[in-house]
Amino acid sequence: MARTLDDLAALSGVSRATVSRVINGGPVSEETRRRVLEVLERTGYRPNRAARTLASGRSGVVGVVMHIDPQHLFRDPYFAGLLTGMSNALAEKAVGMMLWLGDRTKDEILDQIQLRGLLDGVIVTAHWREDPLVDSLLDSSMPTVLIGHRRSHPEASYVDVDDVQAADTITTHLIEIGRRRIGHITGIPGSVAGADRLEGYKRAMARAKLPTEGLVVEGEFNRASGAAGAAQLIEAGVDAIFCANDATAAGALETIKAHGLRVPEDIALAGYDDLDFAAQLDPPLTTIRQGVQDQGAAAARTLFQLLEDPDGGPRRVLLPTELVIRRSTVGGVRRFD
Amino acid sequence: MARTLDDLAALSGVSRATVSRVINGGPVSEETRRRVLEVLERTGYRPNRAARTLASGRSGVVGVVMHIDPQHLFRDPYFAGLLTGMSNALAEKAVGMMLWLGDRTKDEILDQIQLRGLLDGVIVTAHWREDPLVDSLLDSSMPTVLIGHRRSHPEASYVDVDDVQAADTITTHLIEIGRRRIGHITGIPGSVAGADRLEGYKRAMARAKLPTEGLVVEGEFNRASGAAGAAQLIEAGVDAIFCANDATAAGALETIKAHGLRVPEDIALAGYDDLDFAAQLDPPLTTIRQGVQDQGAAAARTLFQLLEDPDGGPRRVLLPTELVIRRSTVGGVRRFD
DNA sequence: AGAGGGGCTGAGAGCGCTTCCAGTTCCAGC
DNA sequence: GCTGGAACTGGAAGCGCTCTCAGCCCCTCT
Repeated sequence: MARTLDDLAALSGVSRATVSRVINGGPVSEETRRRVLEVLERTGYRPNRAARTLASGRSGVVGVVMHIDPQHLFRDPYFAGLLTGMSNALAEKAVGMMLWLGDRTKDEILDQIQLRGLLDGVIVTAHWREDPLVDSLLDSSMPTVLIGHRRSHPEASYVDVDDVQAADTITTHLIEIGRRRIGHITGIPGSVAGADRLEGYKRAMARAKLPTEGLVVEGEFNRASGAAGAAQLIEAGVDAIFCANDATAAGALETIKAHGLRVPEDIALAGYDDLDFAAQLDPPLTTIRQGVQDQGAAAARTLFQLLEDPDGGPRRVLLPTELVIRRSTVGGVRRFD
Repeated sequence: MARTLDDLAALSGVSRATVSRVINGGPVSEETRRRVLEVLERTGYRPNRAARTLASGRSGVVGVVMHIDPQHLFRDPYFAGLLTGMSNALAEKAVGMMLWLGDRTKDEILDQIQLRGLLDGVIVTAHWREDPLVDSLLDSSMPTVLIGHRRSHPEASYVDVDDVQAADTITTHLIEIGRRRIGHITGIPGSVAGADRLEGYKRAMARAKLPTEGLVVEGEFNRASGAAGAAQLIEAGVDAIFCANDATAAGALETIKAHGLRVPEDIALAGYDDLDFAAQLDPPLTTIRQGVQDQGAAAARTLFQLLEDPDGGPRRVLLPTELVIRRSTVGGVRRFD
């Protein structure tokens, strides 16, 4: 069984260099190529990746770090979409993916990632406003693409959606349908998405000269905190609630109904994410759609660019969002489902 | 910046071999070790993984193939648990994990996996009775651990639970509480778990000399097929239903209630998996608990064994399951929650 | 005092590949 | 017939590490 390039070279009567050229698409005469390919085929030869990496300086593998509690990671379809998008984009270029999940500490992960000659670059989720792991990665020489945080670091390349703008848009939608006391149930404090969406909400409210005092309740991106938050906001006498994500909105919806109030007649409700279930709620939920798979794919492609032209400066990609209007805000009159 | 062992050797006044010994824990005098460690620390040196792999023949990275549609992958907490278990066990030994998800075709994945010098071994989910990818892997020289299929291949190492036995146990439980017309809603045809659970059900029924004709309905491991299947079985006049998993049981429960029937008085209901929501159903669901994270961890450890002693023959691990009795079968009388 | 042995250390030979550089061959052009 | 260049090929130098082997030093034992 042929194991090395030298074996193949001997078998096909050319030099090792030529076999390498055939494999990697270098300039080789048609006839030689054919002969070598035949041997390649016949022997079922597989190149040794480590040797190739060592000689060429490229590994063809990128790291993906999802620095998030695994429980959360798998409950949230957001990460599934991200991973799927990346996985597809990487596979297109036959690039491998090494994955670090969850709750490992910063140093453990860093140690592994920074082993040189293993990874060409890394994609890392940056969902927390403070994350030492992300900072270290940016300071290292490892080409890095962030998902979700427009880090102020001058060298940071990232892929993100404009959460502030999207939250502004959906809040403005609530204002345009005539609501005045619009409450907001936030995401997890410390999360970038939570902070950005709150900011967008406040911006829209300020522009419309509407009050927000007593109308902002802290949530946790989940059903339970949505249910609890809605109770507080009902108390505060709101006529609309913008929730930091769909799960929160689902919880809020339960509470509103339990109070005998109608959506949207008494309280208009809006979420964020447009997960599958948002359209299944009763009434279907007005929300913001962000192409999660696209984000994953974009991150992969951004990393490719970074690797191809390392001196081209940081790459910054802002993906569009879409306001999806359903009956939880414009109920009864027009139907969007 | 010190980049190679030679740089470090020069800086610390010893040979490259000695630096390597310090890093890898070889025999070195205390004083030399201290001196080298100091330099190591000061320079922030990171070994080159590719070079190390090439020289040593071990990469410290294992592949994980989840040959399953990504949509399904993330909906199902089973895979989340598996991945978490593996991820933890691998991290313990500072072994990296390369992941192949989903719907890639067999050859694409194989090409990448079989690159020598990249992976020390692979863990692959084997949930289908027929899977050419698994067959190829077993035929290759790559150390491989299967999760979930006791493949007949003589060299196959695997980690599995005894689905047949567990299904037998839970069916027997239904028999012991006095049920006689016990229906079964199967898993996806072609899946190992589905087939094994069906077999266990039939075995228990046969032993009790109970009929199964017309009492087996095809399902798909999901809520919808559970709801549909239950409708058929109610028609057939069952007094108990064993569902191939908890999601199926949840669907069945809805249908049973919609028919105005009581659980367990009219129809006793049992699931499989003991996912979080099983205990939250009304009534809480009797089911089979399988330690999913344990399975993942066991797979990783089994692979380690295989790598340490490749000639030790195949490793076969069968993990225990547990019958969890709740009110969906013994309602009203005793409480287990 | 000399032999023997144990503990460290350094030299050097790879691991299997890529890639630069220097041919070699073959033609077109003059 | 000779030259210049294009197209292809082979030689060889690494890539950065591991690991065997031999050598050195020093200590113990006879």
